Amino acid sequence: MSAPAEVRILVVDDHFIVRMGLVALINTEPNLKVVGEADNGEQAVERFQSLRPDVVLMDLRMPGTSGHEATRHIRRLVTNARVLILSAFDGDGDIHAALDAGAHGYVLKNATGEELIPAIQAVAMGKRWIPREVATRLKSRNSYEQLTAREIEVLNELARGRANKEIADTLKISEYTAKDHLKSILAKLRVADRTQAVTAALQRGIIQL
Amino acid sequence: MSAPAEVRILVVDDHFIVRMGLVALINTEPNLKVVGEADNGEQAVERFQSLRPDVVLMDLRMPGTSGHEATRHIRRLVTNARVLILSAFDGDGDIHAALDAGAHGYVLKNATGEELIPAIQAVAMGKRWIPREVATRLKSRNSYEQLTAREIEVLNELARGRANKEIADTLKISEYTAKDHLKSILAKLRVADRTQAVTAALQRGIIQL
DNA sequence: GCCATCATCCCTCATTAGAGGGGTGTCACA
DNA sequence: TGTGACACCCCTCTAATGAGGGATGATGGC
Repeated sequence: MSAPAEVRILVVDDHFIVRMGLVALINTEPNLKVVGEADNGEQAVERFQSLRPDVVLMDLRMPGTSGHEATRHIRRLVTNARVLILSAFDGDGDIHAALDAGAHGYVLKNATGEELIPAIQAVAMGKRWIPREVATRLKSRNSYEQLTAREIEVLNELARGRANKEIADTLKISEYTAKDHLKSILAKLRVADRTQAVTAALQRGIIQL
Repeated sequence: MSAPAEVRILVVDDHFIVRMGLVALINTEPNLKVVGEADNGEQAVERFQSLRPDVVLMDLRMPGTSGHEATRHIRRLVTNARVLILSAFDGDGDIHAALDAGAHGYVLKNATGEELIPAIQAVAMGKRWIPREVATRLKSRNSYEQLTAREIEVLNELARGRANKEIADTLKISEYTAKDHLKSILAKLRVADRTQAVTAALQRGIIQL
């Protein structure tokens, strides 16, 4: 795979200011060009279909359809679509979910131009791009066990401050089972109680408020 | 107070991309000019002293010295210094703390250029600028009682997953007192348990993770 | 001087949470 | 045809939690 003479880029972020910054930065590079913008996940998918950019620069956390979902959707539409995630968060849940969704790279929002431009160029050529600090996160994550879908459901109820009995009711299971899921959550996240479970899960990007 | 022929602006944000966007946006206005940038609170205070800008565009949540502290510091240096807060968060704790620190305005980061430019112009003229959505937050906040300094200390311990006994030890008070503070926190935030207290406090910007 | 607020301490008591065990059925995969 | 992972259910027991009281000293405004 070689670099196209001109790399056409779709910028996706819910913040106008961030899009403005990305456009300004990208347009300083002769072979990079922003061909479109989107401020949410659905719009990103639409614009991708009509514009067919070479690279999508995608924010993760957005109101409505998240960057994860949009990335997954785009990759389903075009198998070799190239998505570079640009996220403010270095929680390993976010990172892993993004790579799972089929992103080619993950760059933190505090990146400078010197870090971001090479990332775009690399992804445009079909390469993967994971900065060292992000890769470290990925490794550290492996030392934590993966939560099951059911456990994440329980975790979300925990974050809403639900008691075990209430969780049992909403999930239509017995309180015993709810407590069982909680037990494995505590064990997997290596924390002592439900409050720590919630803050740990927030920090790792497993759940959002 | 009238608008200076040229408004000199100091841009403070820990994200390079955001600063880039702000500079790009501001430089489209003939009478606005970015004269300096800072990526943290201490640097903001330094640059303010050496550059003496007409307006400081300040991010709130930054590693190290926060925007609140930097704003307070700058206002102590120059009584009529003009600070416009630019924050991604609409938690009422953040908003109130910013205005307490002496900020002239508060604009959300999802603001477009049409919203941000008038805000800068207004603050440059010494006016206050609070968008309607932010003002609504402020009002709704008044329906919640103010937490005391000690309660916020306890809240921070809660967020770290500390048990009542541990909180009592670190704050060097009896467990009874720790429980008392917890009781008033629950009452003031109108929640039922410690986990809800933590998530509510996070959402309202009273504490950060 | 008085009243309000805050921080502190104390006690009781019902409920919840968390740790420890036991077990069943299902489904995939080797 | 095991074997492992998962979701589910059940029981016990201790410690933690939260609600309800009562109480003191310091501080600061009015």
